[in-house]
Amino acid sequence: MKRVLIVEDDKAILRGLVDSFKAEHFEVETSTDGELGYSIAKKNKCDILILDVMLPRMNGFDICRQLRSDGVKTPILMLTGKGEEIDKVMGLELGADDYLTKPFSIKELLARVKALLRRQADIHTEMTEATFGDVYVDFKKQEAVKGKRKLDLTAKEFQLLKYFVEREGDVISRNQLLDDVWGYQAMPTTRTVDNYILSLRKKIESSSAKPKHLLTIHTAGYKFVR
Amino acid sequence: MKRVLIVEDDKAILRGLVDSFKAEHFEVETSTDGELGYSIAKKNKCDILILDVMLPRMNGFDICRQLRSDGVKTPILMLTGKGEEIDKVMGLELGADDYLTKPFSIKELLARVKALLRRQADIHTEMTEATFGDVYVDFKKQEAVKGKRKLDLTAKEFQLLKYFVEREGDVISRNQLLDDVWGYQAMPTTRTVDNYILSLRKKIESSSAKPKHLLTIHTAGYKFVR
DNA sequence: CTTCTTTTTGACAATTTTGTGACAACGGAA
DNA sequence: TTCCGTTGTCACAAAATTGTCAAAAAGAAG
Repeated sequence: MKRVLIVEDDKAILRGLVDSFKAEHFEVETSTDGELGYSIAKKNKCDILILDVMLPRMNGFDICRQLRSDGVKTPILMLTGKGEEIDKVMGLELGADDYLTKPFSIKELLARVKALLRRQADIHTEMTEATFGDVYVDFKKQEAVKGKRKLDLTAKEFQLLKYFVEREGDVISRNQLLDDVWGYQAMPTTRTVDNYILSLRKKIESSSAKPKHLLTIHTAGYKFVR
Repeated sequence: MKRVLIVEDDKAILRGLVDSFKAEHFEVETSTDGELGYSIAKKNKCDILILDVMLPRMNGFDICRQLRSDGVKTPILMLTGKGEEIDKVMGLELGADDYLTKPFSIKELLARVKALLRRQADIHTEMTEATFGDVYVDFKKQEAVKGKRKLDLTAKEFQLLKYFVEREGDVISRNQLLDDVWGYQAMPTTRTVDNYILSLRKKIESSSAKPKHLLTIHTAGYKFVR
């Protein structure tokens, strides 16, 4: 059973939320106070956190930021009032995963919560090192060795390789790679991806023409196998 | 490829948007007129809809509300002028999924569009694997096995098979397949479908002449059974 | 400001997939 | 059975995608 913590000071809304989550078989924890909510969130592990922005004693933004800097990685969904600046909610500095503007539909909220949980479920354990074939990679130290020879990978090559290794076996499209590895502020051609694949292959594969690890899935993308 | 419909009457902005979306490999449809935009949105399936608020003949708010009451569930992102009331945009009655206030950055817009699409993708849980007879298919990994032999399906074959598996037991016409699997402005003839069926049968059936899973329904189409 | 490295782009060839047409085989109706 | 429209099958052409190289552009380091 999934645990949800709801921090919301409007009692009417809170009651509605609690009922809805219970109906969906969640275990529900609540707080109407910001600071208290924060300490519950920090202490008790819950699977998802619903945070109102306007709260007594400590607002939702601060709770969110604080939790993230405490290393809490629980998915957070923020509830913003109409006037509030939602732009900032999504930003990295804040660390919320989604937001909803009041008034919102409960159905939509539940849908988003489920989406977050699902995403959470296949969150990839951060890979710190990997071995495949005669290659050993340490992503933390940014070092790679093939056989007895040191490999000289660039930062982006490490990122890309890590992304693949963390998703071993899955087909990844070029566009997904551009979105996730390059990020949406850069928009290189999908051709760029091919070139990185090529150069990675030249380094980690014994024969770049007959790759054993970084495979091409024609018209779909690439996939990594150990 | 994702399809976006942009309804915006400012030609300069429109051009910028079109270029940016094309650069991101979207298929772009446009309208500068509200009423026309509405009917395009209603008729043509697109994956995401960008709506300006101020439009000739029918404003963005009304388009949005009307589409929702028509049962259209496409994600909608509204572009509001600075003075306009953003409160109303988000509300349930209206049914928009996100908004951006002019002037906005194209990058931000693209980022939000991608977020909406991703959220959308999360909502319909897609079938990720399937078993029938002695065949096992993993759509995410694009791998298929029959008995102990690996099957080598092309991307389109996977798509087609997935479409059938998700509609197990339903009779599907060739035209429906062309629309849904091949895409919106399906060029190919209905003959193409038969050929794909053939090649799928050769791969997944023990005897392509006596199919057990991909059945022909004469004059109607095909249907998949487990 | 140079020099070196990394990143991105563009061109072209190599490869794979996709679409088409011909013809045979088949199903159903008269 | 005979006929006509539908489907199965094959081989080939057209179209798209990917591999590869080299050079331009952008960044870092000195």
